[in-house]
Parts: sequence; structure tokens; C-alpha cells
Amino acid sequence: MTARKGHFVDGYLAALLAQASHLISTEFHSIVRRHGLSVSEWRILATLSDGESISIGRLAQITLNKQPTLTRLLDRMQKRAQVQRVPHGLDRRITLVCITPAGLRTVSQLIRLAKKHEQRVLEPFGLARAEQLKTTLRRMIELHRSPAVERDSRARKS
Amino acid sequence: MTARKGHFVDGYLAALLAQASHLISTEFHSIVRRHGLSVSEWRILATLSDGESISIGRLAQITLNKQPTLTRLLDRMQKRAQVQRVPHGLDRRITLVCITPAGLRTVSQLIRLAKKHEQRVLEPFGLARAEQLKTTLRRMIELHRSPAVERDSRARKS
DNA sequence: TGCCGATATATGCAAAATCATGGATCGCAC
DNA sequence: GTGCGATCCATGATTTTGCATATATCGGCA
Repeated sequence: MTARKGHFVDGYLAALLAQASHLISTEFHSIVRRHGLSVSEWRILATLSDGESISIGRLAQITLNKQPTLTRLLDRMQKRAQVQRVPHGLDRRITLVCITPAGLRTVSQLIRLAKKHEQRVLEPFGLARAEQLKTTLRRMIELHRSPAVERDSRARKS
Repeated sequence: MTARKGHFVDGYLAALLAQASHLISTEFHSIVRRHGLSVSEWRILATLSDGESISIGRLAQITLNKQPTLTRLLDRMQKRAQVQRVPHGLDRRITLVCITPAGLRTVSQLIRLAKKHEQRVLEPFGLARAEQLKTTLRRMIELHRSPAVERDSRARKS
């Protein structure tokens, strides 16, 4: 434990979530670095790995980046030909982003490794408990996602 | 949901943890800001709120900051008389940090608000499920905390 | 049509975070 | 004691981030 029993932060949900998220992510990030990606770049490519194009704003929400930060990351990744900006056909304010074949090759390896890593992380808890954890997290995310995103998610389903 | 069903990131534990952590924390952080603190400052003060002194390195781990970042944050907070640096009696490499009465006053209010916020977040899940979530997270943290910290945590108790 | 508020992305600049490293101290072998 | 690798915190230099705002486009309405 974090020593000091009964201390506020030891039982505070936000602290537990942040700590767990940080520890689990950090473990995998050393692997990500070895493949030449930063953490944000990995998140971006993983999000795009299904081949669908997606707006910059929405990508920012999913990858937990501010929009200006993401714009600059995309600039760099586009120079490396990992992603590509594509104009939206109907709304010219929107810039869509999609992954390139090169980006996909890179991220595919990492996704395989990520799945293995996840399996190792969840193994001590058993399948049932692991699924339960994920379900709880998904429900929590659903409950706290901003209304704008929900609308967006429903409206733009291809 | 995040649209696109069956997509890797929708079921990836690290992504779920990061999203949930981000959403829950962000909600409360608007309140934190209103009390004149940055997010990191809130984490630091909350960690110190039990009045115990703690080394800078350990504080960095708990608050998820890199050590140089924390040093600068502490500089600022010390100028505002929210925290205080205290030399370690036995090991002069170590600098301990503890909260000041002023810092404690600030953080006490926030802790009350944080508890209320947490209650609202967990309410839809019920007490049993909420406790189970926390238990799982704590165990996960325990399993992945670096060996150095475990040793530290046991060795330096009081 | 032309105007206006809203939305989506880009960018200038100041603040913040991070890497690499420095300086001090410690534990320990000899 | 002396030397040496390890540990802890501070700091200089650089990169990264994010706020505020600019630019472009949209939808609707007079």
C-alpha cells in the first residue's frame, strides 16, 4: 500500500484511477518508445487502426489531447507519412484524419503486443473479474462523456 | 459509446482506464481551479493532507509527476506558503515536504468537495460494486508498483 | 443574397514539462 | 579513512503544451 492507512488519497477513486492508469500505461510505453512512437502518437494510431477516417476534434477527445496539441502532433505524423489529412466532403470546416499503410504496419505490431500485455495485466484477476472491471469502466465513461460527444457519436455513424 | 463496435481501443484496458480517469478528474478540476489551485497542486496538497512529511521523490511517484517538475511546483507552492521543505534528520540527500496550516485550510475544503463528488460518481453503481472497483484498482496498483516503492513503503513507515 | 452566431481547425506566444546533467550525500568494500 | 557506485534533489536548455485568438466555413434567417 501507499503506507499511511486511512489516508484520504488511498481510498479516493480519482486517485486510484489515475494511479492505475498511469502504472499500466507506463509499462507498455517503454515498448511503444522502442518502436519509435511517443505515447500520444501510439494513442492516435491505435484509434485510427480500424482504417476509418475521423475528425480532428473527435480524435482529440478520444486520445485525451487538446485540439492545438493534436494539430501539431498530426503535422509531425503526416510528415512521417503515418497519417493523412483528408478534407470532409460535405463540411469544409472539418478535416478528417486517417491512417496510412505505413502507419498501419507500425501500429499493427504494437496492437498485438498491447493485447499480450493486457492479458498479462488481467491474468491475476481472472476472466470474470476482468470483464466486470471493463464493464464498470465503460459505464462510468458513458455516464460522464460530454453530451456533445454522445450526440456526435450517434449522428455521424457512417 | 465510441461508435465503431469491435474496435480495438473500445475494449482496451489501458484506454478505458485513461478515459475514465480523465473524465472523472476533469470534472472535479473545474472546482479545483475555482479554489486557485492547478491540478498538480491539488494532488500534492491532497497527498500531504494527513500532515505527514514525505520525501520529494516519493511525492513525485504518488502525484504522477517527474521529479524536476515537482521540484518547480514545490518552489512555487513554498513561496505561497502552502508547503514547506524540511531537511531529513538522518539522510541529508533527502528533502522532506510537509503541508503548512494555510495549505491545509485550502485543501480541507477541497477534500470535502472531492468526497461529495466521488459519492455522486459512484452512486449509480451501488456501494458493493463501488467497493469492488476500488479493491480491484488497489490490487492492480499493488501488483504494478515498482519494487523500489514497495521496499520504500515498508522500510520508512514512520 | 447578405449578415450573424456557431463550429472546426490552425497558429502565435507564454507557460509548463522533460531530458540531461550537476552537486551533494550515502553505504559499503577495502 | 578512502574510493566508488548509487541515490536524491536542483537546474540549464530544449521541447511540448495550452490559452487566446485568427481564419475559414457552416446554417439559418431577414
